[in-house]
Amino acid sequence: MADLASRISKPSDAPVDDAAASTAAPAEDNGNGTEEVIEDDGIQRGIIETSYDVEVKLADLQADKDSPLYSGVQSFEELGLPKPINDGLLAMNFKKPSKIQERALPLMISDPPTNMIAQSQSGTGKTAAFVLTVLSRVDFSKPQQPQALLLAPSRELARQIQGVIQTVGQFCENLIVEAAIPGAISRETGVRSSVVVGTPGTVMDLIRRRQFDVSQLKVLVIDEADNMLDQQGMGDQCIRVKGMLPKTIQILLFSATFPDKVMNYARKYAPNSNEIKLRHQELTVKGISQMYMDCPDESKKYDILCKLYGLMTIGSSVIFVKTRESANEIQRRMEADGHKVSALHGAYEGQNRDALLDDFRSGRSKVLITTNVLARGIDVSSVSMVINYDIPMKGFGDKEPDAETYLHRIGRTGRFGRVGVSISFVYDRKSFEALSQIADFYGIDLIQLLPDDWDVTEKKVQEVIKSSRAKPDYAPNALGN
DNA sequence: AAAAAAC
Repeated sequence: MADLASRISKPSDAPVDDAAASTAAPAEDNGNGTEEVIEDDGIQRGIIETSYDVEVKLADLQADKDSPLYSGVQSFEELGLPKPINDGLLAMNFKKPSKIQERALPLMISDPPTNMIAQSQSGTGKTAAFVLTVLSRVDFSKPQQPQALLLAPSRELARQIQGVIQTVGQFCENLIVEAAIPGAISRETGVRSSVVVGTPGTVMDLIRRRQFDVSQLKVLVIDEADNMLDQQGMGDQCIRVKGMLPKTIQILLFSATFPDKVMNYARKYAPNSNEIKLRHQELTVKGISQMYMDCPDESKKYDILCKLYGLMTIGSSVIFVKTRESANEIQRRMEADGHKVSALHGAYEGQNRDALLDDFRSGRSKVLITTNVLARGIDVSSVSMVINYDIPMKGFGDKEPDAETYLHRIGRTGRFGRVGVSISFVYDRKSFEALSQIADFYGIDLIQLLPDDWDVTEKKVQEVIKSSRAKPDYAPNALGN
């Protein structure tokens, strides 16, 4: 493997770009472009960019000021990745790195490996960023020796990431990627691949049974890291898994959301990390028109949902509900009323879940009713509408609105520069206030829809969706859908 | 009182 660090630190590979230099100048510049800060974890970092939307903190301030470690890169070529990986990017029509890729990739692929905590909006290319890093760390001459482990919070997301790695790595000879999810890895042989992407329980099970040799792992990626580390159960599993891995492993944490409380866990889990993060106000994706439907009472929600069916099927749509039971119930009623809908949640068997999502990806099914299992990460570019049939709430008792889950749910549309609509159903004071708190948290206004003004509703929704011509100017959908 | 995640 070529020495990536020496490549990216060559000034000749890093042409100084005036535009990049000007955005890199922080508002509170101390004169040399950096600002000394001490975080509550006691680690000194330098803020190298505090433009309005992105903040980068380096764990190590020793890097050359002209290095792309500071300024980011403007092209994939500057990263000096091996040819098969660049060929994979070309074949997928990845022309220009997205914002998060520009800034995070040089920091992640440089040597010595440094941990990373990265936050970027949904649909802005986080997956490709960590997939490229993973591929850059793998020695393809040892195809059955596990070298990279990626963890995700659901079976569906693990499979999706596996697909992206296989697609980006299609020209990497002898690349084998396995999904460590229930039912996927043979009990006889155990893990026989260089890259493993899975869910925490199965991964831990395989390690305990000694069917997964973790001794040569070089990089650990945790996608949806705030969810993974925060969740009772999954947080414990992630900590235990890390405890069984080599101590020098590079740890990369990714998510669109990192609540302050979880950020402290994250810094302990991935010590001395470089950090890239966005401000609250910059988290929401501009292309998503966020609306809410003012339902007169709870029982009318179902009728209004059915009226929306015609708008849902202009593209594809995801309907989020709170429980598996209500997903089943709404599916049953809608089918009885002549609508074609499918439902996916954790009560279904694994193979069934795979088939349901494959049908949705391919457009064979266009309306999917689901729980929070699909709230995060799932990338289906045809999704033009997301409906929050139930407003997401945190914990038991529905006491607190779940702003993070809201953001992840609506992020199933409007991916990679496309546009989309989200419609959240409110029907009483409590649901209205929950949604208002979420809107306040992100500093946004929601567009009101009234069930009686149906012409207006149709017009507002169609206006957005009809302009939804897929015209991303960077990092198109990695699965090609 | 929920969802998810292992056998």
